[in-house]
Amino acid sequence: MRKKTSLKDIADALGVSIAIVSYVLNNKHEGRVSEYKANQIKEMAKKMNYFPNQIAKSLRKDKTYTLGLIIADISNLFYSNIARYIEDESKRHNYNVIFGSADENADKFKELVHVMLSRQVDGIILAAPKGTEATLNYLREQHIPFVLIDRHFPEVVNINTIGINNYQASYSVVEHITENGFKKPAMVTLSTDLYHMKERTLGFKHASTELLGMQSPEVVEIEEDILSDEIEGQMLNLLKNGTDLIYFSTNKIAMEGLAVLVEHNVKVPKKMGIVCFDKADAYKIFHTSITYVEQPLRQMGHEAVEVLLSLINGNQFAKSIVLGTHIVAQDSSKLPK
Amino acid sequence: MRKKTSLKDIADALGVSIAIVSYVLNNKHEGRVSEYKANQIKEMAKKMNYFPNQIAKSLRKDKTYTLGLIIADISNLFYSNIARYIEDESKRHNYNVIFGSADENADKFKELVHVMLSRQVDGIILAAPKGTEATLNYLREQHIPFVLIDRHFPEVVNINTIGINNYQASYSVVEHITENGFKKPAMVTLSTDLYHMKERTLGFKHASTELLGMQSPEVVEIEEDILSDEIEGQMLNLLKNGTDLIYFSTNKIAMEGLAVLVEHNVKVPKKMGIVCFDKADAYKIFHTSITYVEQPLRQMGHEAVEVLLSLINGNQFAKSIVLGTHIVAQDSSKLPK
DNA sequence: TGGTGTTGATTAAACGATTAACTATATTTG
DNA sequence: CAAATATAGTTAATCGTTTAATCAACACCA
Repeated sequence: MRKKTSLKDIADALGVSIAIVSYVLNNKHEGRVSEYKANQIKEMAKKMNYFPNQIAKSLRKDKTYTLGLIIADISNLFYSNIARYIEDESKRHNYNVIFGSADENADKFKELVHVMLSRQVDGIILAAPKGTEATLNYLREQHIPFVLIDRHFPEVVNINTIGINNYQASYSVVEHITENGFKKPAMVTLSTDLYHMKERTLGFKHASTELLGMQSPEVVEIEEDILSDEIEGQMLNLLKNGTDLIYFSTNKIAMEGLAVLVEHNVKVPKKMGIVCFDKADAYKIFHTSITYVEQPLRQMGHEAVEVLLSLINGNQFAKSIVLGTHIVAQDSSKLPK
Repeated sequence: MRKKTSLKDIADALGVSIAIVSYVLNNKHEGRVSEYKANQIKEMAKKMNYFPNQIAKSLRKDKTYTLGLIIADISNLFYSNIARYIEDESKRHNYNVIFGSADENADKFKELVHVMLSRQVDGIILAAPKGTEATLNYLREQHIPFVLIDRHFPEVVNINTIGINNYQASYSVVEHITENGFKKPAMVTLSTDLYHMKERTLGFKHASTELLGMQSPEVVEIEEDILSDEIEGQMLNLLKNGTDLIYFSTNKIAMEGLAVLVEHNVKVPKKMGIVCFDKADAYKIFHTSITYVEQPLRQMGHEAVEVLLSLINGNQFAKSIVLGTHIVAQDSSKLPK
């Protein structure tokens, strides 16, 4: 790689000191440098194709204008979308993003955090896998600005979070399907300790009891790593036991579940109603339009960046933002009269 | 943010010079530092929670161990997947990736290139939108190591590229569908000047003429930004004019097209056969399993990183790698006998 | 005794940019 | 006319690391 032009190169070419070159190129030369010299310098900079070395700048200013983003799983549509919004929003504030996917692995997560820290990111946005409480506490003790998205860790106190009201979201789903005449819904979800997922499940359970009088609401929990093996059997069970609507708790699980319905030629919503968590472009190639819970992704990305920047700029107060969701009602939860 | 531990802090705490701390922590202390001191230093480093400032390191070594990745459009599944493989592969070599999406916009692309350069990335992997030849030439003139993926620019000479044989891929599609008894295929694609897409179309045209004797092979080109408005009308045309199979040239266009088929309740493959370019998880919720052209994504990511690292390490010779694709044959291109 | 090696350290320059503090003229002002 | 004030610049320290060069103390040997 050819050596890049530095301030020194420009200064030497013009026979001036490095300092005024810096002043001029940063537009801090009012009353310091003559217009004539200033123009000379600007022209020479252009001619020599100068652009500043951010690395040197960062070292000097102790600020990299870079945010770290660690997401739990990049292959998950929800995260890749939110990543995009975070990147956009950061760019609006002249920050760059370096990102990594922890693949739901606490060790990988910890390693990524250290990579980001050694790169001196100004702050970190993270969706943390389970088992990462210690790392989060570490970040907090070190006073590293960070904000959690999507997932919430009640054990780690006094931190900044952006999330949705998972309990309420599920509760609303049951309200919606109740209004549409379904009597025996089941929820298919992942077996996990993550707080936000437990809330999602709890909302469903309580609502099923309170609104539909179900003594033991039907919740099927599947281990994530055996999802595609397990789900078919579980779905067939539900088809047999009189369940009239399935509520899939994530995008990924929805895709697998819908695939089973297609394979077994189950008519939606006649034979089985469907509600999914999260929007997906792909729903439109399913034979029935799909009712789903929509999260305010753009807003989440926006808030995450806002909160993080306020921390970076010295704000001391922890902030938790809980956003609402809404149900996009389509045919898959409309019982034919 | 609390001030981080530096080499100086450790040196001061132990009353030694910065230099030996550096030597010890980089394991370059054979024959320079006593074992006793070395251990002291290591322990103190751990105790003080030291980890190196990569920014300072980069400045000194003129090497950031960071690669830039600019993709044409992150919302495209193809690119987000390949981004993932590139990130994995880079990490294996202890490189980090900073990435950006140019959203098919040449100006944004140029800006991203400059962001990456000012961050002193060691090299760049890019999928370039059209109209970026000047920027690519600039990179070449500046001897910045870079490699192009997916897209190829014949006008820009002597550069490194990783791609697939698009002509051949489409030709094989026609072979496949011919063997399966289809007589009148149509290709639905984007109207674009991008070389690789034109090749993709050309392969289809030539094969249609040579294998099926079509005088004017049916190719429907749609402007990208009006895709979802246009496609329905175009598809209805094809349904009327005797077309028996549609070949969608990209993932995105396939999704839109399949949605139209669902909406109009068109049976696949009985009423219309389907072949898509690129794999998608979502195909499995379509009512018929979908035949698609699979690109070797992982290998592309792997090769891109390999080639880029060899350039970074001083290799001077341009290298173009053309990989093969293969057809995953499913029901959507199987004419019922 | 003086030269040579070995061991275990230190010193200081360098990477590229920023910026407070200083200097040297020129111009204004009371 | 001396003092104050602009104007137009330079110097040098600094950020955290790396690393070549140097140095001091001591052992060994002829």
